[in-house]
Order: sequence, then structure tokens, then C-alpha cells
Amino acid sequence: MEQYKRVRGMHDILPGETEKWQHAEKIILETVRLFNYRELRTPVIEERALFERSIGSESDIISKEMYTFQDRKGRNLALRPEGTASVVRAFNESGMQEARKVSRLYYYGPMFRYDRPQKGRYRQFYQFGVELLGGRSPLYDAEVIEILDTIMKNLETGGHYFGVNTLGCPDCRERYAGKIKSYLLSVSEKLCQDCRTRMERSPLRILDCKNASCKEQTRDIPSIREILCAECSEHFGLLAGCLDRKGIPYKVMDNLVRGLDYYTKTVFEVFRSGDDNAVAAGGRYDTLVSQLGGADTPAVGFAIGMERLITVMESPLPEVPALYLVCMGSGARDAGAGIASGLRMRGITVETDYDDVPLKAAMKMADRAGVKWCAILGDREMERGVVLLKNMSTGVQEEIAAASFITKAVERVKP
RNA sequence: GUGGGUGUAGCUCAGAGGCAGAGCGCUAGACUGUGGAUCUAGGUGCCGGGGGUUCAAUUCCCCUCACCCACCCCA
Repeated sequence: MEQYKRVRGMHDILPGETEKWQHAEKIILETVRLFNYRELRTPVIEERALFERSIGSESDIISKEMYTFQDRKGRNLALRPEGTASVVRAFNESGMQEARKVSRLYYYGPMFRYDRPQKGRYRQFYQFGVELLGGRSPLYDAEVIEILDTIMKNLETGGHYFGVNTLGCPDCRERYAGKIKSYLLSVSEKLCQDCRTRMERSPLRILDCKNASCKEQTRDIPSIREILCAECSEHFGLLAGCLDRKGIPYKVMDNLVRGLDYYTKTVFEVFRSGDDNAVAAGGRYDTLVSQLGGADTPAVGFAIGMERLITVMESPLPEVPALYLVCMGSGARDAGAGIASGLRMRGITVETDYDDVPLKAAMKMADRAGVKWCAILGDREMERGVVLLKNMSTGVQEEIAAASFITKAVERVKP
């Protein structure tokens, strides 16, 4: 028989790893709850145009990485490559903006991009994201950054810091793009091929190029912060002050520009110390909601790349069942089933096996399960109306009357 | 999309144009109802797939697929 294999770019998250995921999910959920964010679940499939309009059809995500298809009725659909567009779509569609001045939402689920697989990068990958809609003040930017900071701290990633920058409002951005072009026009032949095409499509991205020659050419270009309008400048200043007061570690990074078109003003990424791949990133998108047909609603949010987060976080201690139940003989197995139920009802994790194996083999299974306690029930014990309880780490074994076994075992096993 | 690396036992990997290897794990026994430690014994297998060169290919050549890494992109 031929073995089926996972399709390229897809990955299984196996036991041993799922514990890590669940731990991360738990910390994240506890954190957003403290800030009173509520979950929004959207479908994995959306109209293709939704993403083209929000992310920008010039971007790589849309032009080469999206899973698109037609359904049986010829609708043009796509597997979501990110979460924000769907959240905004649902926000607009549900009339949520009528009900509250500020909506605090989070989402979690798989996203799809046809990328070449790499470390921490898969074609189906998971993002956890937070979106705050309806808040204009930089204090809201600081709030979502604080959420991310809290998550990183609680997951013991071994230190992290934020990169922060501003892209300004659309006016500032356009002005700055013009400035970059005027700086680089005369030296365009010294730029890499990619950057030459970026000159037209998204000149800001040239600042982010890793090519040495490109870096050389962009070195003297002034920071965008020097040409911001009064409002954008104030916004960034207030945010910085707020982050300072909260004690959140950050660096202002001139070359931090986001690849998605919808960002305005604040953009940020969080890095694990000593790592240059961002674990999570986000920013403000004040024009997206209206651009997708909603009321004029400023917004800010971030998304965590779960696979990346998993690679930088501390592993939780593995969970081990509390007790292993060994039964020999069918009568003992019947009685054992009752004991197992009784223990589980009292919150004790019990593992057992139903194969008729010699005690030696069963003990080996118990050992391998990593349990501290082992209950043994065979014909001899049945006859005498007792159950053996063995402490696997000390080797000490006691005999307990079957009638009181569950209560006694709970006492021993529960610390 | 570009570049590099790797595919051999369940796992980690060594190997060489001529019998397929080690460590770990696994199974059994020493110990017949007690796990871990020790000793002894044991099977580990389409050497990723296809083609070519050769008397002979797991080894050399070509193609292909998969995985890993970097770039790119992005979280």
C-alpha cells in the first residue's frame, strides 16, 4: 500500500507539540480576557476581491501567494491569507459599529499562503490576532502593544523588544514616497532589481531591503518622522511617551515598513531578543474600514504568527497521567473499570490498557507512561478484596481494601 | 520565485563500485505476579522514486520528488 504524505507546506502538530500550543493559547486567551477582548470567528473562505482590495493587489501576498479558486457557481473565492480583512468585513456586515464606540475583538485560526516552506513558515499556518476598531487615540495603539508585551512576558520567550515606526497618514506617506524617489532617482542603477520595481509600486519598502548597495543608497534619506504633518507627528510622540511610561521595551526603527497596503500611522513588530524574524506584527489602519464599505472607523491591531511564537517560547512541563491501572484477568478488568471511573470522577487522570499481558509487561507500560502511582489488581487481590497501590518512584507498595480504595488513592495521589 | 544542503533500521546517523552498519529504542530471557539498573540473545531495511553507465550501483551520472536552511515574502 502506498503511504499518503502531507501535502507540501502543510504540517501536523503532533502530541508533544500540541501541549506547547495549548499552553501558548491559554496564556494568550487569559491575556486578551484581561483587556476585555471578545472573540470573532470568521470563515476561512472569503471573496477573493476582499483581500485584493484590503491588502493591495500589488503585494506579493495577493499577486503570487493566495490560494484562489472558483466554486461550482463560478464565484471567485480565496482561502484567507490573513485575518484583518475578514474581521473588518464581518464588522461592517454585522452593524457592530452602531452598537459600540470601540469594539475590541480577537480571532484565531489557520491562514493560507502559497509560500515556499521554511523554518516557522508553512502554507497553512496559524495566526492569533487582535483588532481594536473605533479608537483614534494613540493610547489605543499602546493598549494593543501592551497586550502583545504581556503575552510575550508570560510565555517566557527569553526577552523581547518592539520595533516601532510610523507610516503617517496617506498624505504624509505619499509625500515621503515622493521624497524617497527624488533621493534615489539619480542612483537607481545602484539599486537591486527588486528595488527598481519597488520605486514605482511601494518606494517605502526600499528602506527595508537587505541588499548592501541599497542600504548604502538609502542611508542618507531622512526619516519619515521629519516630514510628518502635525497630527501624525503628535500621534507618534504620544505613543512613544505612553510606551515609555508602561516600561515597554522598544526601538524606533526607520526601516520598519509593513508589506500590507492598509497600514497608516503606527506600525510595529515584536522580536525575540537576538532574533531578527518578527514573531508578531501589527499597526494602525484608519482607512481600511471605510475602504471596505463601512463607516469611517479608525482601527489598530496585530497578528501573532503562532508557529514562530512556538519556536521561541519556553516549553511547558509535560503533563503525565497521575495513575496507571494494571488489571490481570477479566474479572479484575471489570472491577478495574469501576475504579478507573471513580478516580476520574474525582479528577484523577487514569491510564490503563486492556490487553492481557504479563504483569512485567504491564509494569513496563506504567513506567513508560511516566506515572508516579500504579494500581495493581489481579486474581489474588480479587480473592482477598484488596487493591495494590504502588509508588513508582519509591517502589513502596501498599495494600488497600477494595471498598475504600478510591478515597485512599485520591488522598495519596492528590498532593 | 532564487540559491544551498540532506534523503540509508522506529529514532539519531556512519558507510563504500562487490554479504547492509553503529548507538539508542524495540522484543525475549536471566527474574514463571512487579517497571527503572546490568548481562545475554534477537528481527531491524524497496539504502526517497525513475532512468543511465557497469559483469555488478545503496555508492558514479542525469532527471524527479520530499524535507531542511537562507534569500524573497510575511507573522
